[in-house]
Amino acid sequence: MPQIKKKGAQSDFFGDVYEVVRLIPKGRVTSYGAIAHYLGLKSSARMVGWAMHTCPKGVPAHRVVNSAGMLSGKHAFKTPTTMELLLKKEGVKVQNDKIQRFKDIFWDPAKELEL
DNA sequence: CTGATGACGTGTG
DNA sequence: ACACACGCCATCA
Repeated sequence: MPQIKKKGAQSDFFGDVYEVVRLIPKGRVTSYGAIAHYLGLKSSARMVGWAMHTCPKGVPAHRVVNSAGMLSGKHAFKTPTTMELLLKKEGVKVQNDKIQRFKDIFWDPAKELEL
């Protein structure tokens, strides 16, 4: 098949990811798997991470972490501390590159948006 | 067009 | 409980 991909035509999946991430309330966080599952790609959490890597401005990617609540993508920011700093600024307790009380501030799109 | 890579998640040993 | 391997889909070289 002739890879008929339009230049810069990111799949709607990406746009959807950005939309969900943008809807994350301040002081809350979610995981790649949750977003992937919400979009139907339950097993493709990797793609979510990739979407974050290519995240356009306006997308609080710092509110998205892995299932362990660890700031795995902090290296994608200008400085490795930007992500942690932003989270702390929003009231999220972060220590050792890990979100404290992660389970408590976890924001599940499939649940919150469905409500 | 093929191959390799990547902000992850889940299952098995 | 910890360590390793596979799956998943899109982008880059």
